[in-house]
Amino acid sequence: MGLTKSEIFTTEQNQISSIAKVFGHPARVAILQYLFKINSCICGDLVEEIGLAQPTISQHLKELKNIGLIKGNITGTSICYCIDKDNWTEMKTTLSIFLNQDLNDNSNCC
Amino acid sequence: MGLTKSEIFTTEQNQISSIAKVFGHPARVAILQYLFKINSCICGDLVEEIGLAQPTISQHLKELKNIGLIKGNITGTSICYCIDKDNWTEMKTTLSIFLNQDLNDNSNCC
DNA sequence: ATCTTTCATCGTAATATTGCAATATAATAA
DNA sequence: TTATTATATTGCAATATTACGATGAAAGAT
Repeated sequence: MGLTKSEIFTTEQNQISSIAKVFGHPARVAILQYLFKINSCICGDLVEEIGLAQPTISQHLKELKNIGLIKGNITGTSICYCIDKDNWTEMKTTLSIFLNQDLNDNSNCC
Repeated sequence: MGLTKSEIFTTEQNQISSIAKVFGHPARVAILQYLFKINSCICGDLVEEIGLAQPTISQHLKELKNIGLIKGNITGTSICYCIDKDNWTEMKTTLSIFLNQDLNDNSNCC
């Protein structure tokens, strides 16, 4: 069906998977890494840096912006993108709780 | 096209996005959370706990197993699943490096 | 040997994602 | 006003994902 049954999951589970989904494409990982390295850049820089067509990069930027991980600032004809610090930190906290769950001794099983 | 151009990205970028992709569905997040809580369980437990059909759960378990985050052990007619500790730790390291990149001061932009 | 239980696999329908060409929009430059 | 530049949006084709019914396989129970 291709349609996730979100309603049967907790808010936390949906939140975690939504964030992870955005990280689930190498282009978006590359964009974020570049933004960390370069601090801020415009769409055209990413098109050159990454090597995907402009509409494709624009689409990935939109998804990153939708979930709040980056923000854009209009400066003339171009748009300056950068990491949204506060939201990045918040996202890290959410993921950390999930990733750092305590693991009981499961040597009796696998 | 629906086809990711993996070849234009670094191994690290593809690795990070592959892991994140697996976390990108609430059912798989729920399965992992349950395994952390319960230590180990069989497929049928997850079908009841989560409320998706058995083939669907089985499919999600397969993806988690493929990337190495869980492992299964045949015990009679059922299969005991649990977190793969070593791989979970390794995965956490990979994600941590990405999530904890240093953020320069970007107050000049956004 | 036959039934039951448990899980995987197959096949398929519905929806989502990825990527890009073409086009639209919006600000600046000439 | 008419380019030019930079990005967003639209439309579409190809592929991927999600979900489940039907079926298969394998171990244990009767």
